[in-house]
Amino acid sequence: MELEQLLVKHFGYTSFRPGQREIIEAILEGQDVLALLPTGMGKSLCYQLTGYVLQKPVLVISPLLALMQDQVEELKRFGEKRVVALNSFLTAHEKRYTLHFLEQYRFIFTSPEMLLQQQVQDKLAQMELGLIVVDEAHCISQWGFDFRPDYLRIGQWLSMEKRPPVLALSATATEKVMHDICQTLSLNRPFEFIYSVDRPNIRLGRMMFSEKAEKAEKAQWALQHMTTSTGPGILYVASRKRAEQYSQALLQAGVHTAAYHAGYGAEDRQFIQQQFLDGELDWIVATNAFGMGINKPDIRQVIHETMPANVANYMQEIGRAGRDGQPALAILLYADGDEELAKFVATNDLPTAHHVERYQQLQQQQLLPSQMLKNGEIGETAFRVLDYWLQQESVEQVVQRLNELVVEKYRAVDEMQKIITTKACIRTQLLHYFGQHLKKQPVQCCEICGIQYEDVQQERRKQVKDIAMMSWQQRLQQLLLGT
DNA sequence: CGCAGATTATTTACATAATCTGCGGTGCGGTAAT
Repeated sequence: MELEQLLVKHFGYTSFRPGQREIIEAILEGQDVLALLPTGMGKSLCYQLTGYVLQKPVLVISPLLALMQDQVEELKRFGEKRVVALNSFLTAHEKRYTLHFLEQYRFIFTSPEMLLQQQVQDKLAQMELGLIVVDEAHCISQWGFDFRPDYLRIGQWLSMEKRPPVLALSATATEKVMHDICQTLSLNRPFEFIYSVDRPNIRLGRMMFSEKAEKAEKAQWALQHMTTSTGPGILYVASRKRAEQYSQALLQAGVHTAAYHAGYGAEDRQFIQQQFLDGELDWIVATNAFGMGINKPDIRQVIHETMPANVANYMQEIGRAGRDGQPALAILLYADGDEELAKFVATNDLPTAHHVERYQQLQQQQLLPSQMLKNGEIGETAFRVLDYWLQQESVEQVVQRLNELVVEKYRAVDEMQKIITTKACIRTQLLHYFGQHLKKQPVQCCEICGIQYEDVQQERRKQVKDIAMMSWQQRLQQLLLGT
């Protein structure tokens, strides 16, 4: 059957979107593929349709449980029954059952951590997969080195002698991220489909604040702006506490708001996310926990209260605005010295040379290094990362690698800072960072080229504003200035 | 690193300044404790 016929039969679409056909054909020819497509451009279809042609199971490695559940539901809506999420939502019994009949599923979603369990590996070794998909593949680079090392172990697993094609999917990737993906997954001369990362309908705004006045002025500006402009929007903040403070202040001003961060349980997060998707919230105030897998077309604004840790994150985060193609606005609030906090947060949880030494010392005494965890000498994440690297490399190499990671994180922050503080066109610089060129400059481009904010100014809040103004300013002072 | 709030020191207070302490992002899986 022709691809078009399958497309209609299984998904009810009559034509492909840009890239889909090329990507699917490359996979069917047995090629590895690296595909960078903006969210909402039908990334999932690239492996979904392929699954029907191949008649062999498709394994999809996904970074978030919630994302897997969404994908499974989506396929079920299209009438597919042979689809499963192999993850910790399953009870022990369900997991055993699923594993036993794993080859009978057409689409298998799982996490890197689950994939690498021995029982799963054993089962997969007996199976013949048709395709391995790494969804949100930038996670390899973003998380693999210092947060979820199993993302790097996927690569080792993939270096098995006989493997099906690998499809790495992401929305945006810098050249470094692309390099990390290809390197880690040892993609074999992959077919690359790279869609422009430029989003011409998103204006790139930036507000500068002096260091001294930062706290007060920035918060005042942000709250003033959010209470008088159109949502729906996301305010990205650097800490959970600040997310709470801003959402409180906004609620005081009568704005429909919720905070979102990893401090909430899965249920709360799901609920808040759904409210936002349903249009019940004007603003969501979030840490970088929020966003992956969110495909809300009408987000009008994304504001950064402090700079993201790197350009890739910035691009991912602002890219959540204006998916519908209508004008949208991204504003980054910068104050001198913000980069210090970004650097600290980015490197704070890394294991140190001292940890390496201690680990080694315990090993030499025939003791379990994991007692560092129990003693509270090291965090869980740092321990896992340390454990991973010491399995790979010598002590000297690990110490050096950890130093390099810090340097790399600092450099990433510096690059972000440079792009938003220099006097050159922000859009041009961003695209250049992604190895691309600006083909046509939008009329409303960036802060440097000159943009207008007027269209987001909101009428209907005006009555609310006068009444609420005093109370939110007082509230703000309480919360942020402690006076 | 930098900030805020708590604690301590001092020229023993209806007080102030110095110092200390805690806090600051992202998720998986499976186990222990409730």
